[in-house]
Amino acid sequence: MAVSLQDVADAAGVSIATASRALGSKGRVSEATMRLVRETADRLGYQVNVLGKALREGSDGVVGIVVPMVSNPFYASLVHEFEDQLAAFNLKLLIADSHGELDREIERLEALASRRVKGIFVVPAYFDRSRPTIVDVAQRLPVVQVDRRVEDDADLSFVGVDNAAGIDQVLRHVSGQGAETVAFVGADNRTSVGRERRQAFAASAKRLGLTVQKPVIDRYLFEFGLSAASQLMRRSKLPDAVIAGDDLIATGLLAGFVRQGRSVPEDVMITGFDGTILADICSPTLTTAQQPMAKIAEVAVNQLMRQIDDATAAGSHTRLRTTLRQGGSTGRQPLAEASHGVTSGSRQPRG
Amino acid sequence: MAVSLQDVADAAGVSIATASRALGSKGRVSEATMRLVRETADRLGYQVNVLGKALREGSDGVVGIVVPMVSNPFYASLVHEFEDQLAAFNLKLLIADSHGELDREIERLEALASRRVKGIFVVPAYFDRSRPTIVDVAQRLPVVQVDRRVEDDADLSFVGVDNAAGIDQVLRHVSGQGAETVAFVGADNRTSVGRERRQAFAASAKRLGLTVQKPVIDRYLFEFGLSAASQLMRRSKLPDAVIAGDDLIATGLLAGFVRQGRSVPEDVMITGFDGTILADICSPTLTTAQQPMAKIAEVAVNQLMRQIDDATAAGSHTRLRTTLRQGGSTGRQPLAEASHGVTSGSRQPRG
DNA sequence: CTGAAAGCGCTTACAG
DNA sequence: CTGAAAGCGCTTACAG
Repeated sequence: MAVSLQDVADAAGVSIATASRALGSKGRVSEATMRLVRETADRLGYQVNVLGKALREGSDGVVGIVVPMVSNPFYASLVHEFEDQLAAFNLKLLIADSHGELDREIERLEALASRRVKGIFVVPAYFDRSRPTIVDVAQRLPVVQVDRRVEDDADLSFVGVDNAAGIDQVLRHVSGQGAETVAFVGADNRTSVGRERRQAFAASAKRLGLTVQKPVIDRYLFEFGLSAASQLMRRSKLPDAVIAGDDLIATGLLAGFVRQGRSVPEDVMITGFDGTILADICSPTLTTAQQPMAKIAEVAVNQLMRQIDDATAAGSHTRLRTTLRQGGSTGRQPLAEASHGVTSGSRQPRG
Repeated sequence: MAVSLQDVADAAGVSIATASRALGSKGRVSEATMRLVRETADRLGYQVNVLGKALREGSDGVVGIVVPMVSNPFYASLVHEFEDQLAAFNLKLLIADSHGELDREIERLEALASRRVKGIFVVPAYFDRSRPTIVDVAQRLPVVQVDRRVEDDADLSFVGVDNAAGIDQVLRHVSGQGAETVAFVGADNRTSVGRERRQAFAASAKRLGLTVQKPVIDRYLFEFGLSAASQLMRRSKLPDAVIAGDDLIATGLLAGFVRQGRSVPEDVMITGFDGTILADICSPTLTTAQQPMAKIAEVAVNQLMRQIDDATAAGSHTRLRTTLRQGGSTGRQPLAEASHGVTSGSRQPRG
């Protein structure tokens, strides 16, 4: 078996208490014993058993995150940034995938709670149905909602972007590019993000005096964008610009139009939302509302730490700003030089 | 504080031992006590403290995975599949990101080992330099290498694809499409995958009687593909087909060529490797060697379970097959209908 | 500065 | 079937 603290203490000829102190930072130990114990520990290859330590201290250094689907590039980037930020606090990240399904989400949240993680980040699957479990879990341990929120969440924390402002950015942009008729292709009211972006589109288009076509609504899937393109092409007139609910839908729309012989942006402009690597990869590149992934993770982690340190800390809601990331899908073809990894959030090594 | 087993036992008027038996599945308890205890537990909202259980049993239900970068779509999909497979065994997944850096990889592996996870999946950052730590950790707990391996790993387990066969598939395909001159754009010898695909290219091209241009070698990055396209265009003659080391490089090449006015596949064919969502999103869509992500996860998880159940289980090496996934980048434009989510590994909800 | 002891929450032989 | 007790590995008041 692995060597325990007791083994080290025995080998060093001190008590387990002294060994613990010598290895930890708390409590005073003489220089000599400290050196002795540490050397012995090294020699024996001792590694603290986090489980024992965790039981004693009430929790281990683990934080959980529940996302709808890790394989979605947006959430993959987010997870990446969270892992990074948490490492600075010496915290590990337990990942759970809800598949966007309520049952799985509940199961995952309960599992994380019962293993006494220090806290949980959650991207709620539903605006309404996800609420009960999240509220329940939040009473037992620190919880911070990320990207999406549930209804009546004044007591809960949340970190995400200002979706209304983001939609307004892309809409203003296409308007400036000459678009007069616009259509929204996005997701349903199941999630807060779906609601917010859809409502923002209606409000913002009105404000800008744009003519609005009937929206096409379903889910955040590449395949949906593809079929939405077909639906739009069956209409008597294609809008000048299509505002997509996220990059996945936008790239689906792009592929759909191009495959059926339409040109983007000449026949129709397209914008996305999120600023994932997908926006770089399609051609033309995608104009999109860039989310500050690293910043979201940073703010969320800091908020969680606050709640961990102070269980009575009030919930806080933070809305960060998206930035307009221009691509070829709305007219301006980027120079080949200018596009070298300038805007994309994180690099993507893999070898 | 949370309610403990002791609280439940007290409330039910039984000993903690009986309470434990009533709630667990081991040991015999009378129907009546069992019902009583369970009702009491429910009433009090009791949830087992996994930490106490873990300390007693030597390990908690957590498995770790160390990947070079979660935000790479290939690894994001892999993580997704692993999370799925592990859920069937009631195991949680702790995710660690090495950034492809040795120091971070070592740090993450040691951290996972010291917290007594049940086992570790690792995608080694280096073919040579990653070996010592992985071998060391593998002596302490079950380890399965995924996607990439280290040198001299006869004792270690590995699950990945047959890279030579995969490269041969795409090469045969472009040859069948009329390509005579080909070039490889891939990654260096730092990783096993980099080595294998590069060598496979040379061997396979020779076998097929193709003329080979000097390869361009760097890292698995979209940006590298972009610059590699520029490099290739500076040559006196563009090859008929460029075989990329992965989808990221392939999409970079594609974007690079298109931005500089070349047509794909008319001027040059391109193939990728992995079969990520990226292959669907670019246009033309990418012909690529599709990795069976779900199968990789399944085999790897089963192997790890075997090693967990039997510490003396021999290491096993499994090479799965890639399948040729045809896209427009090598000539055949897919029909719009045919492309509705047919080949892409997993769907990508997000809302 | 150092040691003996308690206790975090749980499970499982060991008796009865 | 049920209970008392030991022990997983650790840290930290409490004495000395």
